[in-house]
Amino acid sequence: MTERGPGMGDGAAGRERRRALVQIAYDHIAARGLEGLRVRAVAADAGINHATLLHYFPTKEALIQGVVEYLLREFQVSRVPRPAAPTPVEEVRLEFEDMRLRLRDSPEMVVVLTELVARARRDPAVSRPLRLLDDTWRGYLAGLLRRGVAAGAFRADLDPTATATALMAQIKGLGLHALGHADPAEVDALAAHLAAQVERWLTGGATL
Amino acid sequence: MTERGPGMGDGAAGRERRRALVQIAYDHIAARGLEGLRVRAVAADAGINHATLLHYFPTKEALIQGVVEYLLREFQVSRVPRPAAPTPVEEVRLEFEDMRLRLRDSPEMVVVLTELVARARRDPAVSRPLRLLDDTWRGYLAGLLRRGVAAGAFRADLDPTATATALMAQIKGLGLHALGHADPAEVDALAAHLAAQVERWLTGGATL
Amino acid sequence: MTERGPGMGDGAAGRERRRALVQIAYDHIAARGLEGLRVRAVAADAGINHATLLHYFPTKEALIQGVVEYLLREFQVSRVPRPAAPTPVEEVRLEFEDMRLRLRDSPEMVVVLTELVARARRDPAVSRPLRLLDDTWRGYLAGLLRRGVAAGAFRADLDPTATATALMAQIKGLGLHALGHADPAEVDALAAHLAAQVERWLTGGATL
Amino acid sequence: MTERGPGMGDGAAGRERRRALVQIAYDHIAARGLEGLRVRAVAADAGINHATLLHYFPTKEALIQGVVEYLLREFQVSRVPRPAAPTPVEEVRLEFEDMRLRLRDSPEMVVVLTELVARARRDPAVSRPLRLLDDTWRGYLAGLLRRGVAAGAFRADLDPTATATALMAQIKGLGLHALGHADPAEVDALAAHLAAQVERWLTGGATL
DNA sequence: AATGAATGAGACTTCATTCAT
DNA sequence: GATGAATGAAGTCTCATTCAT
Repeated sequence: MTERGPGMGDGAAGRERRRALVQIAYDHIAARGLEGLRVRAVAADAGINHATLLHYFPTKEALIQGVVEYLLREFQVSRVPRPAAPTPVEEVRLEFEDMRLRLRDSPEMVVVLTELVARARRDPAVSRPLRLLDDTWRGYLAGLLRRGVAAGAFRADLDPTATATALMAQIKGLGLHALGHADPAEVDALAAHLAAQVERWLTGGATL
Repeated sequence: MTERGPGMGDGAAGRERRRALVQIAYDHIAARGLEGLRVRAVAADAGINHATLLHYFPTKEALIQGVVEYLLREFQVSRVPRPAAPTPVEEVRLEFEDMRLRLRDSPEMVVVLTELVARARRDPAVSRPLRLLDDTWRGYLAGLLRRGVAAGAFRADLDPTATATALMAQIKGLGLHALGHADPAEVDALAAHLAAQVERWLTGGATL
Repeated sequence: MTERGPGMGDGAAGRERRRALVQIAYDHIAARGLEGLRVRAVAADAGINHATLLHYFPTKEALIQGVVEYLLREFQVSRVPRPAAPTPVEEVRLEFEDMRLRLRDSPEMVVVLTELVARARRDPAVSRPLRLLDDTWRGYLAGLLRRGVAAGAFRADLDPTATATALMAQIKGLGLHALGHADPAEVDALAAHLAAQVERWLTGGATL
Repeated sequence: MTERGPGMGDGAAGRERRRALVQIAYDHIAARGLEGLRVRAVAADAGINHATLLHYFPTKEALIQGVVEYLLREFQVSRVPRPAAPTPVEEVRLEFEDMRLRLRDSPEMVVVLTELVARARRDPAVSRPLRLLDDTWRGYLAGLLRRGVAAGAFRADLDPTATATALMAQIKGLGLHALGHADPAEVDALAAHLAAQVERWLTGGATL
C-alpha cells in the first residue's frame, strides 16, 4: 500500500523500525495535529537522522499513510472481546461500549481519526481506507441487526442498512462530542443514554 | 490614534472589507483546510496586497479568529424559520432539518466547523467560542425539552439536559458522517431516521 | 539643514510639534538604538498618525537629522556654567566635570551619541555635523590651553592642538567606558583620575 | 543524532565553513553595521544558500554571537609580541602600540567592536563576553602596574586598579577618536601623546 | 543503512513610504 | 494639517526533499 523501495525496511529490523516511526508520528499527530507533524521531529524522537527516516518512508505522505494503516489496525484490535454467546441487544450495546472505552483509554485514537477525517476531504489516499473502514463496519452492523431481527430480538420492520448507518453516525457523534468536552463522566452518561435510546428503537413497539 | 488598535478599519468601507476577507478565508479553509490557509492567497483573491490584509488583521491568527466569529454568526442565521406555534415534536424535528439543510446547501459550513473542532484542541482562542456555541445550543434544547414535558408532549421522566446533549451528539454525528459520504439521498435518509428515533424516545414510543 | 517643505511645520505650533517628535525619537534611540527606531512607534508615542509624522519629517532620515541637531544643541546647553574668572586649570577640570555630570544626569545623551558615531561611518549626513562638533570643541580647548600657557599656568612647551585632541580622546574614553560599566562611583573615580593625570601633564615639570 | 544540537557542523569541514561564515559576517558588520547585517547577503558571499547558513547557525543571533567570539579571539591574537624582558614602562607603551597598530592595520576590528558596544546595552549575549574581555584586560594591566611598582619603575603611591581602568579608558578613547578622524598621522600622534602623558603619570614625572 | 550537508520554495511579518480624501 | 488605506521590498525562518559519502 505504501510505496516501498526494493529491500527497503523489509527485514525484521526494518519492519520494527517502520512500526516505531509510525507510532511516533501517530503520537505527534495526536499532540499537535496533522498540521503540526514534522518529519524532522519524528526522526529526532526516534533518535535517528531525518534523512534516515526518508529511507523507510520516502515521503511525508507515505508516513501519514503508515499512520492511517496503523490506526485502522488499532481499531480492530481495540474492540472489547465479545462474550461467547451474546444476545443481539448485548452486541449493539457493546458497540457503544467500544467507543466509550476508546474515549477513556486512548482518546488520541479519536483525535487522530478526526484529523484524518478532516484531511480525507482533500486526500483520496486518506479517504479511501477510511471509507473502507466505514463500509466494513456498516457491513458488520447490518449483519448483526439482520441476525437480531431473525432471532426476534429486534423489530421485524427494521431496515438493517439504514439502521446500521444511523448507529454509526451516533457512535461518531459520541466521539466527536467527547473531543470537545473533557469530562469523562458526561461522556459515559452520553454513551449510556444513546445506547438506551437505540435499544428502545430496535426493540420498541411495532409502529414506525 | 494608537497603532493597530481597535478602531482601525472600522469605517463602513473598512467593515465591509474585513467581512469580505473573512469570507474568502472561510472559502479557502473549506477548500484546502486550515492547514492550507495562506495569507497571501486570501489577499490575492481579494485583489489586494497581502500586506494590506495584515492592515485589517494584524496576524494570521486574527484572521482565523474572524472566521470563527463569522461561522458562529452564520450558524445562528442559517436556522430554518420556526412556524408561529410549532409543537415541541415539530421543534425537535426542525433541529435535524437545520443540519440537513446545511449539509445540502452549505456543506462548507460543516467542513470548516470540523477543521475548527480539530484545531480547538490546541488553540483556546478557537475552543472557547466553540464551547460557548455548544453551551448556548444545549441551553436552548434543554429549554425546548422542558417545555415539551410541561406540555405533555414528551415523557414525564425525561432528563432535559442529558437528552439535549444526546440530541447534539446525534446531530453532530449526522454532520460528521455526511462529511465522508457525499450521497445526499443517504444523508437525507439518515437525518430522517435519526429524527424518527429521537421522536420515539421523547414521546415514549406510543405516538408518532 | 533638514528638508522642509514650504509652509510645513513652520508655524509656532509646527515648530513645537517637530521638537516634541525629535525628543521622542531621541528617547527611542536611547532605549532601543538607531537599529530599533521605528517611525510608527515614534508617531504612536506622540499620539499622532504615522503619516502625520511624515508631514513634519518627510523621511526617517530627516527625523534622525533632527535628532542629530537636537543632540548638538543639548551638548552646548548641558555644559556646567563657568565661574566668572576661572583659572585655566579649573577650566580644564570642568571639561571632565561636564562629561561626568552628563553621564550621571543624562546618560542617554552619551548612548545616543555613540549610536550616531557608529552610524557616522556610513552616513555623511551624520558624520558631517559630528565632525563639526569635534572641530568646534577642539578649537575651544586649544584656545583655552593657549591662554593657560600665556598666563604661565601651563608648561611653555605645550602643543595646544595636540593636547586638545588628547583631552578630547580622554573625555570620549571616559564616556565610552562608562557606557559599559554602570557603577557611578567607578565612573566618578575614573573622571577624577583622568583629570588629575591631565593636570599633572599640563602643569608638570619641563621635561618631555 | 539530535536535530540542531551541538555536534552539527563539527567535522573539520564544518568547522572551517563556520569560521568562513563568521569572517564574512564580520566583514559585513564592518562595512554596513550590525543594522545592515543580512543573513542572505552573508550566505550569498559564501556562495551558499541562505538556508544552508541557518544549518550552521540556527539563527541570526547565533551568527552574531559567533562574530563576538571571533572578535574576542582576534583581540588576543593581534597583540604585538612582547620582547623577552621588557621594562614595565615599555610594557605600558606597548598597550598603546597595540591599539595604534590595530587602528592602522585592521580598523574594522575597532569598527565592529564599537557596533557591538552599542548593541551590548540591549543584548546580554553581547555585553557579557564584552565585559569579560574588559575584566581580563583590567586584570592584566593591574598586574603589570603592580609589578612596575614593586620593581621601583612606577610611583609607589599608584593605585593599580584605578590606574588600569584609566589606561583602558584612554586606549578606548584613542580608538573611538580614530573612528571619526581618518588621518593616520593624527592618530599616531595622538597615541604617542597619550602614551607620553601616561608615562609621566606612572613614573611621577621625573623619569622618561 | 545511515548521515550531514545542501537546497529551494515559500510562509509570515515588518516597515518606510505614498496616496486619496 | 491629518488620516487610514495601501503598497512593495525585504527580512528571518521553516521544512520537505535531494545528494554525496
